[in-house]
Amino acid sequence: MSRRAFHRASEAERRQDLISATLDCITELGVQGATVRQIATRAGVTGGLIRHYFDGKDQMVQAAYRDTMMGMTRTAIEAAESLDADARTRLGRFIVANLTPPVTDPRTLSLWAGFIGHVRLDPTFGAIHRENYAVFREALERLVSDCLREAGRAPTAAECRAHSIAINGLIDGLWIEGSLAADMFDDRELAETALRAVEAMLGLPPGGLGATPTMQEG
Amino acid sequence: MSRRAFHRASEAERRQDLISATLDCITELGVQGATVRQIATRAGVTGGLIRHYFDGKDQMVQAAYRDTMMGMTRTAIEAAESLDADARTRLGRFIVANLTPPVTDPRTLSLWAGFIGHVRLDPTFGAIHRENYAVFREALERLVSDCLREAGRAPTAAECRAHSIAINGLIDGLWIEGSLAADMFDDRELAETALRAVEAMLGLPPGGLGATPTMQEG
DNA sequence: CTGAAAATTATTCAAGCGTATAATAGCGGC
DNA sequence: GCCGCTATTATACGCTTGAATAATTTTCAG
Repeated sequence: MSRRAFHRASEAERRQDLISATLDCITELGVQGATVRQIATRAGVTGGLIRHYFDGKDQMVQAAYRDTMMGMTRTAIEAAESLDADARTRLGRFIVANLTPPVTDPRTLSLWAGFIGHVRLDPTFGAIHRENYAVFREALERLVSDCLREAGRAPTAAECRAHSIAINGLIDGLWIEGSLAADMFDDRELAETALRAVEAMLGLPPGGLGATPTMQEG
Repeated sequence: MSRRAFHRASEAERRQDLISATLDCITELGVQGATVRQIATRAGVTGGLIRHYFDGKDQMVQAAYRDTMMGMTRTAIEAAESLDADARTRLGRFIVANLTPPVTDPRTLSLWAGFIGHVRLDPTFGAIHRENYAVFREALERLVSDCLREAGRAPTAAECRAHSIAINGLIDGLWIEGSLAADMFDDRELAETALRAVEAMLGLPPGGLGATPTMQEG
């Protein structure tokens, strides 16, 4: 019986493979199912290699968490980065990006939930969460501020903060429900609901943030 | 060396003790830390007893999950059950109850997150979540409907559904952020933010849902 | 072409897991 | 006050886990 043939990969490549395998395992088998052996099998390597690239399993899982959160936040922020569009369109796109796939997705939620359980226990997880939340809300607060100014208002910092906290909460909550029980809602129902709610919260005219498919615009 | 002395408890009492111990373990040690032995130690019994009251560890954890979710929902619904108060006051109390302790609390969140990771994997968890969500949103939809009618409006069923979905999302999201990073927000900031946001969403006058401590009422 | 350094595998280890089983202790009926 | 029932304990079992170590293969410099 001969030894298993193996491929020698670059460090960056291998680390990414291991992280991806970790995410796959957590998504499909839950945090409990993401064992060193499962992850290694999925990455097409043997268990020992994990310790060669990470200090241990925990550290690899942390890397996977950071990866996931950053990815979600970046997806949403990039959706709002069109330079040609006005602020209210960008805010609308930001909201929709968060409430449609791939961000709103049962697999992503499982992943996120698995991590959140660690936030209170492991300070590293807490730090990662805070960092990401800060980035997310800063982007959102900027969008809100631009949006209100564009509408001829002069919002105070406190107003912008309150609005961005509320909108962030709304997005988070709808994201969860949409991911947990996608079949309870129509395709774009959650995104539409969020857009109308945010318009009301900011005092913008209905439809101002994006298309309202059920009624003719203009 | 003699055998350990023990107390013979009633079935209901013992089951509740075991469930409580399970919740404590998940809260303090995470789902991974909630092992049969830890739970038994915390409940002051030996591991074997768990199998005497439940078919296995999984079933006990499910019971603990059901217990938690029902408890949270009941706390909020009871807060809104004053028969003498008008609908908008009751809706306000419902929202505040969800965004202040004991519902908004880091321990509760850890618990919830630990469970949510199982929803996609274990159909039993999925069923428990759906049942609870239905109860919660039914109560909320009723409050919204009453509230709008009280304000002289004639809301359609679709309007009430959309509003309750949005408000539910807002509550969920703020509940999470408040529990994850309580120190980032002032004491009643989240509840106040939610109240103002919901007023705007429903088109009610500012302050209509509850006190606004920062400005004089009336 | 050779040899050393690094990457990867294979194997082993101790600890902890959930579960099963047999012995025992408490309690209610008589 | 004893006896039978069963709640509870104690112990053991088989398996899985994360980690450690040794053996082997690849790569690359010279």
